[in-house]
Amino acid sequence: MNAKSAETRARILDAAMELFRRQGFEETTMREIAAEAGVATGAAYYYFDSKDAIVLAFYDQSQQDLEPLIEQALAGAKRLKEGLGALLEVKLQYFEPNRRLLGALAAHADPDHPLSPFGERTRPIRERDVASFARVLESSGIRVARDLEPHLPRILWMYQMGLILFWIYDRSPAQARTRTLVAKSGAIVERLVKLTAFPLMRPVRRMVADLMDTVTEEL
Amino acid sequence: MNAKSAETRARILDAAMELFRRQGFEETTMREIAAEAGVATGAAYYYFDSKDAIVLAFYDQSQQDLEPLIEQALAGAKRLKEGLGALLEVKLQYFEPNRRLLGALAAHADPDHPLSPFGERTRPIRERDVASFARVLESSGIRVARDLEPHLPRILWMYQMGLILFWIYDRSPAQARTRTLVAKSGAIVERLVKLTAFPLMRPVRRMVADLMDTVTEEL
DNA sequence: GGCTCATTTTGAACACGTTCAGATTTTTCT
DNA sequence: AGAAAAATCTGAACGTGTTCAAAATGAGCC
Repeated sequence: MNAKSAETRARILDAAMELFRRQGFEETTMREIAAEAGVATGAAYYYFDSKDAIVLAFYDQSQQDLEPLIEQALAGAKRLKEGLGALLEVKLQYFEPNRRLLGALAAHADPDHPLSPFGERTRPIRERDVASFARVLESSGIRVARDLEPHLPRILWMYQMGLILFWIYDRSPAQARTRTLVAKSGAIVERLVKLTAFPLMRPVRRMVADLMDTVTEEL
Repeated sequence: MNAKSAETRARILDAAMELFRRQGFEETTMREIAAEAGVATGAAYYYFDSKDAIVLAFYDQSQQDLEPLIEQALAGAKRLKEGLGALLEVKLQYFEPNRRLLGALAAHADPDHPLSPFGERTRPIRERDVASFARVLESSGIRVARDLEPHLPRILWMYQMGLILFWIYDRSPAQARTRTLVAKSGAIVERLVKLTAFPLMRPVRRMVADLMDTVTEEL
């Protein structure tokens, strides 16, 4: 029965997320998850390849949930720094209850690891995300030089990943430091992007474009 | 006996490093390490808090080994990009045989984790490292604006950490892509550092300085 | 040497993520 | 409906990092 199977899977995922929230990822046991979902330990492995894979399932789900929210955040022309801030704020608010859990994802910098934000497994998510930065850039009305244009969205995406990583481990109350960082760095980024239009910056632009080719090569 | 104890510790560390090199960190068992060192499993835990801690011990050791090599690399006034390249190259060559092992360190972005490059435990190493970038900067002869001066070495250190992370997971033959990246990004960094001296950049400089205060706050 | 105490070493035991041979349930086919 | 096949589920077992009570060894002292 297809529906019942899906329901069991959902029950395991829900149980896991509930426990992760309550007591953290490391502190939660696969046996606990299965028990909470009312199945045997092995059943959890029938639906998920690993404990990590549960987090990945949550991450997949989040991208679907976020799509309309991001759409809304992008609506209307805004200054670049506001567009970037809005995009990030949507994500931070969505992930707020599971902030620490994201650490389980962030821990895998190895592109070969299925959970890596830079890996093959997460490419579709990543590419859609990069595209949203292109739209922010577009609606900002800033004229971007031709040579930089293909690369800038991905640079902004990397910038955003850095901020999210900072946020995950931000121990200040209500992650106030991250909020400060978002505001301040947003202003800098906007300023720098505008500065790239100056003729003086042409060599830098070319160097950066060249650099990005190396970084993204077969990535 | 103090000397015998130190010898046992060294034997365990050596056995571990040998096995890590041969078959990788994850694939090596604490039981194997102990057996290779000729002790019982528990003995390894008498000398090291955890499997990770063995990597940390290697990392501590490496900083001692690297000091004279870095000293040498810094000798003589060079262009900034050459100084940066020399500094990085020394480290890459030293860590070459254990490149993948560093992934075990890089995996911990959480500053609370003892193995994190951003944590309290590794602060002394980090600060000494940041200082070496101040020296590279100095010997480059580039005049750095007052407001940026206290922050630039740390920014360069972060830049270097990014490169090392890229290198750890660089799957191109002989890590050729990293070498390309080092050369190209070095040129950009030098160019950007020089550009910061322009009066037009004063607002950006102030923003960056302000930003770095937020980032390094109680860190 | 014998006694005391700290240091070092042992190896069994624990909890964990994961696997797997088999039991049970559901679906498909006639 | 009944048999065969596929999907789902079970729980014991495996190998792992780690802990710990107890044994062995060493140091200091008389």
